[in-house]
Amino acid sequence: MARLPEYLRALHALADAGHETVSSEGLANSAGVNSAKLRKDLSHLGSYGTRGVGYDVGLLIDQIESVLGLTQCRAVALVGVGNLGHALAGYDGFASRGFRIAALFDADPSRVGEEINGLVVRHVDELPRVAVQESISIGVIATPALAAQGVADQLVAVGVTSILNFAPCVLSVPEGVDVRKVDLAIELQILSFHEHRKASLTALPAAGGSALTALPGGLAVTDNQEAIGT
Amino acid sequence: MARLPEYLRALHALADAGHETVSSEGLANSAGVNSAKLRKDLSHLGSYGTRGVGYDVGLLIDQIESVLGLTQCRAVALVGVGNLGHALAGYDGFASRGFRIAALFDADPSRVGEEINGLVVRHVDELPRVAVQESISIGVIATPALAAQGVADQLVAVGVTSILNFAPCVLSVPEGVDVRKVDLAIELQILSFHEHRKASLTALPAAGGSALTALPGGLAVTDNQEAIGT
DNA sequence: AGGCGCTTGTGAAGAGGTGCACAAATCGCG
DNA sequence: CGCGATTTGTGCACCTCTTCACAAGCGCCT
Ligand SMILES: NC(=O)c1ccc[n+]([C@@H]2O[C@H](COP(=O)([O-])OP(=O)(O)OC[C@H]3O[C@@H](n4cnc5c(N)ncnc54)[C@H](O)[C@@H]3O)[C@@H](O)[C@H]2O)c1
Ligand SMILES: NC(=O)c1ccc[n+]([C@@H]2O[C@H](COP(=O)([O-])OP(=O)(O)OC[C@H]3O[C@@H](n4cnc5c(N)ncnc54)[C@H](O)[C@@H]3O)[C@@H](O)[C@H]2O)c1
Repeated sequence: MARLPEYLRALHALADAGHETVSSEGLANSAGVNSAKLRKDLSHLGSYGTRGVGYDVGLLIDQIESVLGLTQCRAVALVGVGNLGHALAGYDGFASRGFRIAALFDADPSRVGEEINGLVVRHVDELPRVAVQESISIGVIATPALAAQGVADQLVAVGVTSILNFAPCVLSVPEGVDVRKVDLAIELQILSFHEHRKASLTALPAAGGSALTALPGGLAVTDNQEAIGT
Repeated sequence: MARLPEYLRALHALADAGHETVSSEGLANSAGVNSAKLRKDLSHLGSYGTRGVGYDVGLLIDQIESVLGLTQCRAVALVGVGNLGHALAGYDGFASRGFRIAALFDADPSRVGEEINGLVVRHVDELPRVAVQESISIGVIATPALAAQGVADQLVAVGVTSILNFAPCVLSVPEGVDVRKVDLAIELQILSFHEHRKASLTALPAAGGSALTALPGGLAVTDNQEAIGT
């Protein structure tokens, strides 16, 4: 389930706050989901709660981390140390969540050799050697869209089977390789859609309801992220 | 639908490549989805295709942009010009997709006044004045998690009803305000989960199937992003 | 020990997304 | 003008996810 990481973050926050146990209700609030959904999710990985009491925070953290495969720190390779790549390389929030940025790569010779956060940028040609040496398990692509497919092919060639792609394009990869994409422009456009929808809903009933600007039908609002708060 | 932006990107790419029309099959391949799904999605916003021919690329772009509310360029305010904020502020890919970063804010006095990409970083206290002046329609939060809720409250207070949150925390906002979050650690953890699952699946049938490392049940693999390519 | 309140785990119903398969519609060509 | 090739639009069945509601279980208090 894609919500497990969310639960994990909420659990860590609760653990830091000194809580020993949580009820499904409390954890659900912290994670921003329905309590029934949370219980069903957790029940899928076993019965780790105590009726009448709740869930043991520490135990649940261990269990979720175990299921997510976070028991060992995973090595991440970042390809494309540009604008965005710099920010990612300089981010220290990954280490605390079970990941270690193990290598930085770029194709631009003028960037190779640069040191960021204690890591030296290597040329992308060194990927095969370094990937084995550092036992890379996840590749992150932060290159321009045109180079992304090529980089993905290189990553796949050295045995990487999980890729996080920031370039705004679809990657074609062999079966068995997982790709997740993060496209910030898409996120903004979805927000724009909601803005537009809200504006239409509030304007039309008040005004004469001009058919020109009206949305054709209801147009289902499904963007797989719960949005309405509180 | 959350897939419309994806279609829009594919359509722009096709338009740049000189295509006048596309079949649902072709566009579906470019966007990485099923052709039936694409047709159903497009049918929700009207009949803009011609049977036997396909869709007019230009017309479809106009229609989707109209539905997404991208006919006018939307002004975006970015709060938190740190590591990540710098990368976002320096990114020129938003302008081409209908967004204009109109203002940068930070609470750190030493950052205020800094110029990035032609924009001056302002103090967050100026938000109310600038928000009205620039008619901000979307707020982006790139501050540490502890400050995120406060910034969200400030954004809501000045009338922003769409927020993109990069801080790893859940935001509580009034009804009618849309929040989308981008948490890179969660993306990595989902990939880690898939890595773990793949490792278990390939190792267990070969080895003796030690019950210790086995996943409890099947554990549905649902992460609302189609992953398997080609 | 027994009852009581609280919480988990889960069955079942409802809702919604997905993909197949096909009728309807359009264009090009003979 | 008619026919076939092609492609859209959609009814339908299937399936997953969501949510409610409640029984079962646990701890605590008397
Ligand atoms: N910067 C942002 O805030 C932002 C936001 C959304 C999306 N993106 C996307 O992220 C990607 C990177 O953005 P950016 O702003 O960092 O771009 P950038 O141009 O600053 O950096 C790209 C880097 O990739 C390197 N590169 C190019 N081809 C390469 C190759 N074949 N192998 C290895 N490295 C290669 C370049 O040398 C450069 O250093 C782009 O696809 C962009 O669309 C960025
Ligand atoms: N850098 C990354 O690659 C990355 C990746 C994933 C998530 N994030 C998240 O994005 C957020 C920002 O990350 P970062 O690396 O840029 O951190 P950062 O510390 O470099 O930048 C944070 C900025 O926010 C400013 N700030 C703090 N409180 C503020 C307030 N109340 N109002 C306005 N500005 C305020 C700070 O002055 C600072 O400039 C964090 O929540 C982080 O967890 C960052």
